[in-house]
Amino acid sequence: MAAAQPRPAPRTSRAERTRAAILEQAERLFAERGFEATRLEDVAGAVGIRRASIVYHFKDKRELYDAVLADVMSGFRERLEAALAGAGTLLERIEAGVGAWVDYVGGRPSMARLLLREIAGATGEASPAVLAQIEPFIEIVDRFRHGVREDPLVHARGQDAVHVASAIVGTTLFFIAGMPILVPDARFDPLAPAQLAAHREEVLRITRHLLGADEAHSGTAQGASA
Amino acid sequence: MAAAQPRPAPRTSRAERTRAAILEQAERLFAERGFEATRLEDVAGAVGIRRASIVYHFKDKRELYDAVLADVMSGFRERLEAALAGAGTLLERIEAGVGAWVDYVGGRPSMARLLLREIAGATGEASPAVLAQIEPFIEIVDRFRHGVREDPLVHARGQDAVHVASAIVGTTLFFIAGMPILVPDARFDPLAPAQLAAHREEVLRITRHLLGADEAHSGTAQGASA
DNA sequence: GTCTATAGAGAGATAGAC
DNA sequence: GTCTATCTCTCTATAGAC
Repeated sequence: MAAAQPRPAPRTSRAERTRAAILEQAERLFAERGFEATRLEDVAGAVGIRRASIVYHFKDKRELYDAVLADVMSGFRERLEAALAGAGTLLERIEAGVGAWVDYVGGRPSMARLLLREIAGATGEASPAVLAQIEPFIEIVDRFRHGVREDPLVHARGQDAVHVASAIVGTTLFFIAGMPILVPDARFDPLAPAQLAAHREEVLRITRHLLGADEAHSGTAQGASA
Repeated sequence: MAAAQPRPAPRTSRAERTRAAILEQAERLFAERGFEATRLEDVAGAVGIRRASIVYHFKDKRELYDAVLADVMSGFRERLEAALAGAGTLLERIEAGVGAWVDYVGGRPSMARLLLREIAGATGEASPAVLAQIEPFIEIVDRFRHGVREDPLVHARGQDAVHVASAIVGTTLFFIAGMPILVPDARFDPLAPAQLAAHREEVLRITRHLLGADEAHSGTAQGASA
């Protein structure tokens, strides 16, 4: 009898589980320390295996890093596409996309740190692997850039879509990763649901403002009361 | 005769000039590549000296990095304090401070990259050296946080000063360092005077909006025409 | 699949000549 | 002050046993 067996019919093989665990710990460590400062030794230790075992699943350190980045970015891309493809006016879909962005980063703060590092290092041309991760998002921005110009609900003041995206992305990245620096004395946690909700509202407000859609049109327009 | 001498009476000694050159190149390389990935060999090469000579001026790699950070941060702190201490209403002084921020980072983009990396690595407690660089700015934010609440020109909606600061800092950091990623096909240069000016206006607009001082009060209130 | 053991390269730090 | 030469340590990657 296959009695006292925790996982009677595991959907995932042992290798798949190990691989996932490596990805998880590598994501955390690459995010916190950066590519160069992260030791494969530490990743292995966090997983509970030996360093050499990592190499069985990922050819080398760079391939592991690229896999981490691809995992994080593709996860977000799915959510973003879903949000943007939903029903509603252009403005409402953009707002849904912004919400998806804030929620995703809030639930996976490693992404914020990984992106911050990629941005900091983005001098000259990026590596092909990194570029491949960014391209889909450039395409998305481009797609909306045209729609915005002709939408009656928004009347952007010469604001380019990339400028708006820049404000949205930058504000959230700094909020998630940087706030603890600005409020060090505190037990301030930007990842707490209440804080995240407040931040999402703030980013949505900025978005509407920059798109020239300040009042009305904003789905569940909350009153500006304290 | 002390003829054909390029520098008749150099204000700075040779050591001082070498030290300054090391700082300059180290700032650039630390910003572009990060602390771990930067080789003292490369810094020395960029300066035109040998690696061992760096050690004469700076005890070790970490001390060099701390000196770079202190140099960048103290430079900005001076400008910021000057702007905030100027004449005018609270709102005008805050706007002057925001302008000083954008101008400083625009003229010294290394600061953006260094800050992005520090933020990304800001898990848990920062090193004493780094913390010492940040404290003055926390103090400045705190100072204004109270003033804002009571100022008749601004009526912030429960917006905390740190949230506003977060949006300002994040937006500019991403604009300076990250835009070239989002607009890769182009010869887009965020450091060009026209781009910087547009960005400054955008950040000021966000600032006023978040402070609840949208219309009027805004010094040279430009019309919202395309 | 995961391990032990080792090879090999690279970089920071130090000693001492000039 | 700046150099050459060297020491030492750490980390990646590989080979091969289990």
